[in-house]
Amino acid sequence: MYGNTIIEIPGDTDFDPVKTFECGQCFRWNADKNGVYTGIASNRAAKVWRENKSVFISCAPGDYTGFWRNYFDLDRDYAALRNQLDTGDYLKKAVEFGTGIRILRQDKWEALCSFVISQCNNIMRIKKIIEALAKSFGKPITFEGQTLYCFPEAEDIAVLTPADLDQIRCGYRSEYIIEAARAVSSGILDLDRLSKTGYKQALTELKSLKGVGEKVANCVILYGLHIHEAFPVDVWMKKALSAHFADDFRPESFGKAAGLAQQYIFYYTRSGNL
DNA sequence: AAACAGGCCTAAA
DNA sequence: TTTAGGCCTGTT
Repeated sequence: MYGNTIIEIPGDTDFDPVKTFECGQCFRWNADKNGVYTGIASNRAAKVWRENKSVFISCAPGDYTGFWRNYFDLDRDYAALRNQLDTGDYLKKAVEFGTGIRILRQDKWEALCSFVISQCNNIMRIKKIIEALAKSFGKPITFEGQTLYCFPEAEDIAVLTPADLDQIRCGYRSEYIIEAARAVSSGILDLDRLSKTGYKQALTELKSLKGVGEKVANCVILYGLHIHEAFPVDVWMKKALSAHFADDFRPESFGKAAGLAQQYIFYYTRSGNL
């Protein structure tokens, strides 16, 4: 089946593809020399780009309303969320800088696996490892003339041994990946259920996995379970928080805008604005 | 060459 | 409850 449809999302400053893909929340969107992003999620591929004031999405017929609209979180009112964050000069600047970021509604297992891989790694290597994982164990699909590889299912990883993962060069994370895959595929860890049990419960259960600590768990909760109270704190966030927030700052004070606030602050800091 | 990269685990106070 | 060292690997 070929002949993709192109969807135009007009005049929406709340969706900036570059910021959304480059703010560190995802690893499988890559731009070509024209700034057109190709990505793959939940066994579907798409191209996304900005042209004048619009964002365009090229995808299989039906996939926009059936999938990408939700993936890009297009039904959430980001302006309303930002209104909860106009406190303090620093945060205002970060918010202004990051406006256009959308928190992607990523696949739960993919988020878990990806952020286990992310620990103590730089983004380039994270991407390389994930691509190798997909190429080695994921299903190939053809999209607009190129072959892309789906993220492997938990079931496909659960049957492997650490030695099988040597080829993807993920180092000591291999046993973490396999344990997580087994927990998910066996049903011991039910990510769909966790997305409904609330932040605290999700945090506790995710952290029970070997190789999943506070930071990785919060990434999984935000990007995979779509619970916006999550507030991942990595080394960059620690720097930003200690430089610009009171010692007794608590992310809960941001409520359901906490996850987005974190993303604005992280992106602002990583872009050289500590 | 040595240090570091979007942490986490374990052991030890 | 907090802290130090070690961990795979690739890059600078």
